[in-house]
Amino acid sequence: MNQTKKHYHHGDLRQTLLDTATAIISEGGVDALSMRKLADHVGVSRTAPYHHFKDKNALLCAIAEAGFKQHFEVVSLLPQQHPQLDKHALFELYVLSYIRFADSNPETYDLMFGKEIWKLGQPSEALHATSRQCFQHWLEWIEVLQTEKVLTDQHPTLRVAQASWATLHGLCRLLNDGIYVNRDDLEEMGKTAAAMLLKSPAGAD
Amino acid sequence: MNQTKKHYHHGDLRQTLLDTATAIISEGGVDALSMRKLADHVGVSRTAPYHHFKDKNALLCAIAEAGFKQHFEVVSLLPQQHPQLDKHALFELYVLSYIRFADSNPETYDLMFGKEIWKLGQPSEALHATSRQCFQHWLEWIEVLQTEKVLTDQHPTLRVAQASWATLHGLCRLLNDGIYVNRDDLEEMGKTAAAMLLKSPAGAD
DNA sequence: GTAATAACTTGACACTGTCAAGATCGGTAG
DNA sequence: CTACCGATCTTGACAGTGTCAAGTTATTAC
Repeated sequence: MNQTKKHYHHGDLRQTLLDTATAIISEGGVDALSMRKLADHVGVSRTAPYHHFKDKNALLCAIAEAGFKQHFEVVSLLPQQHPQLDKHALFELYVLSYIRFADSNPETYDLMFGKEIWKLGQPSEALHATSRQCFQHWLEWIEVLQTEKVLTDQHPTLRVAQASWATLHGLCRLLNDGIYVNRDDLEEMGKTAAAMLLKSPAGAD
Repeated sequence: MNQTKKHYHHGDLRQTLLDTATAIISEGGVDALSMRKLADHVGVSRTAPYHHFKDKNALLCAIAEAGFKQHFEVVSLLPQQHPQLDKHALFELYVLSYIRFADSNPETYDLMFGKEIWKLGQPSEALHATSRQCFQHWLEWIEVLQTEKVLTDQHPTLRVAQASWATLHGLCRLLNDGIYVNRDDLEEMGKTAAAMLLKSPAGAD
């Protein structure tokens, strides 16, 4: 009765809730997560979680935030991990990494960019900050690609960043939401998208 | 007591349900629609709707289907309505029309392309057919643009269609889901996206 | 007119999120 | 060591959800 047993005080409930909730969501989607089942699964009463998260929205925000951090870690390391690639190839890799993340963590992705939080619920301050940081990173990188003439510089950096991100996001959603079903085509779709966004190399016509 | 009164048989319940449900959704989103409130609003008992729609999913499918038809009507008429435009401009118009539709009917758009139906529920046969027709139309048009050298022909038509559609869809979702909030930038974002997807006109570099 | 059937209602069940009030424990002040 | 306090957890309750089963009523077919 030393650990994970029936103490009145769980001791580490907050983190346990986060972990279990993430697991449930990864397995069955956001809709598979109910506060009650979560509590049940962890072995506490229905309302115990409310002492660690204001409400369900707060829990979801915390999970989404972790997702952003994980995602940021992956993409922000790409350039220094592949110094041999030229900018075109690096952009493609970026695109593919993004898509792969969404594909391997579909439910987390849903939470990170879903209306559940951003429209219906309200994103926590922390979530706002973390996601902003991700977009900021993307924005800076787009700017670099513009000065290197790999992306168009005929339009403002912000617009190019929004439009290109929208492409990635759109691909992910179409697959994630079950509209496109052929996940096998994923890579090829990503490559096509990357190629279309990039300025055609001089003389490609 | 001849019309819209308290007959035991409503007489036109199916259509009334569709209309009312569409109205409720347009106003407060899919989540604002509950079978019980809908029935209440129409003035019938909780389970009356179930005699006209197998379940909530079936109702949503019917609404989504109507959305596809409405959307198809708009975009399929564009070419003949604007014969003076060149292909570049027409593509941009197409993009803008798509975005405007999603912007003016955000909740319907949600339903048409949301996981509510496609992933969690199951799309009706009719919905499948209608949406397929829409994509088919898009596909054929992309093919034309490829042969006219306005879009890249370095990649298969299907891939180009998927990638370009994903861009539109991504933009719509980012705005629709509350991730981008500046709806004023909508048109400009659409134009930037269109420009990036199109092959740069010869000599633009 | 009677029988079949379509349309509708009431009752019930198992869920959901979350509030209010009470129980129990761990740590600290005296 | 004791008394208390606040953090933590529990039980009870409420209003809401989708939908099934069984009963009621009106319309239609013969």
